[in-house]
Amino acid sequence: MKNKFLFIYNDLVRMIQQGKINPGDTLPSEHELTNRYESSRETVRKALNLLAQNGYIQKVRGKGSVVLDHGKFEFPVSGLTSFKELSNQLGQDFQTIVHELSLEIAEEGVREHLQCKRDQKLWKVVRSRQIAGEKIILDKDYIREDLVPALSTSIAEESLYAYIEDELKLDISFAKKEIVVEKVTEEDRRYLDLLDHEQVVVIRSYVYLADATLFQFTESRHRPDKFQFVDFARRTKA
Amino acid sequence: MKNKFLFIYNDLVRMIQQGKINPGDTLPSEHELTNRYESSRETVRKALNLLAQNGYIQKVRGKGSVVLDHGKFEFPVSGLTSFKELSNQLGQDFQTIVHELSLEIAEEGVREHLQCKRDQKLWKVVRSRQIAGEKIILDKDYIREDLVPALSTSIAEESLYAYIEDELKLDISFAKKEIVVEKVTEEDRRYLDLLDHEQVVVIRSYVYLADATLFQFTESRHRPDKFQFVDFARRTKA
DNA sequence: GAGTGGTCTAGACCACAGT
DNA sequence: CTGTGGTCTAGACCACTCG
Repeated sequence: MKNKFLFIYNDLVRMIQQGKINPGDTLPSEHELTNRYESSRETVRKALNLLAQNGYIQKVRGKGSVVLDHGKFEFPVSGLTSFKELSNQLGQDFQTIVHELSLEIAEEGVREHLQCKRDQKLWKVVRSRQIAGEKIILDKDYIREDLVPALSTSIAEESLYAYIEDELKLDISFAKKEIVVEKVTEEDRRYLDLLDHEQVVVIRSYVYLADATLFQFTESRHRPDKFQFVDFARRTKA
Repeated sequence: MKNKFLFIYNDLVRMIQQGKINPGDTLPSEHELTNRYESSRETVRKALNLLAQNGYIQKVRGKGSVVLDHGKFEFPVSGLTSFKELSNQLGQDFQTIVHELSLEIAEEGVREHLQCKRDQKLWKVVRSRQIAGEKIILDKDYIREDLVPALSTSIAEESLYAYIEDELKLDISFAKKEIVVEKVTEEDRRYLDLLDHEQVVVIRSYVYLADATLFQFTESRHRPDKFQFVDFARRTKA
């Protein structure tokens, strides 16, 4: 392990997940942890802040760090979890169907979303996601071709993110997402098993790399009865 | 200003919002800011980390802190923004209608959500929110009576959060939220202007105090065409 | 008063980008 | 090489909780 504070963080997460520390208990004090991990207090505090940010503990001044009941919420996903990661977590049988994979000049609307030059070529990837035999999610990705020069159907069937991060070594850093409900389109009807639903839940994501360049825009359209989103929000300080 | 790092944070936010620093520019280096604010580097870094967390900048090793285009996303709201704050921000004309305010023993289902004792009395508050003449949101709040002993219709018409935080001095710290789409209920039809919508977007929130006690459960039911949610998610480190 | 977490400092060494 | 941000340390003082 390279970073000391990450080691401490992972160690504590493991203990909480294994139930060696129970919800409602308090963690050892920062002073105590400083001794146990042979580190400075600021390093311990860095680890504890990570735990707090991720909903494992709540720090209370004058008392200590209280362990929260994290399990109730742990399955998905506020963040950048990809469809494949999610499917693996849920242990469902799932499948990805690639409907379109093309390289084209950005259309008007998409170009605005991606804030790119007029002649920027973009990959357009349209995929539907099938879970337990039903096509439930339609993903439309637009990716800057100057950053990802090659794509293939087999990559799109696996995980785009895995390819982009592991193969191309691009460092995905953060995303901004918008969730709205919209009327179904012709495309939705063509690629999804909609039953009699007239609306879909649409998540639009803007994905940034670690160097702050915006490189991907994704529209993910979900059948409403199968949609769930979990968010963990800390109060922002005045 | 009490906290130095908050002063630095607010100062930089102001400069970004006023356009004194433009998206794409880099902030002065940490060393430079250390001089400018006459503080230590760790304090400057604390302020910069806050800026990064809130989507104002992206820090790039070896280069600097790049200012992002924050404006595009700035209106709402991943977090604990109350209806009243939101309405104020959007400058809409809005109104709250209190349908029910009662004190009762927790029902089975709600008790499970709130993880409270069997005989715990709870406030139940049912309100609809009217924006531009249309009743669009139905809020059902359940609040532990031992923590909030008194409530009134006039408080419910204003802001519950303002009352709880400013008057009772309870310190609301964070919330976990779940978003799903559900069929409309009889209650929805009674209290909302649903037009011909058959489904509503439901946000269930679990609200915690700073001392890590869970004290409120809220179900917020939105007409789907008027629903929007914005999330800003940083990649969590392995 | 003793113990807790919150803030701040001054200094060190490292990893990375650009020249 | 220089300048940038990332990590870590040892120590200080403060604000809060609880017995």
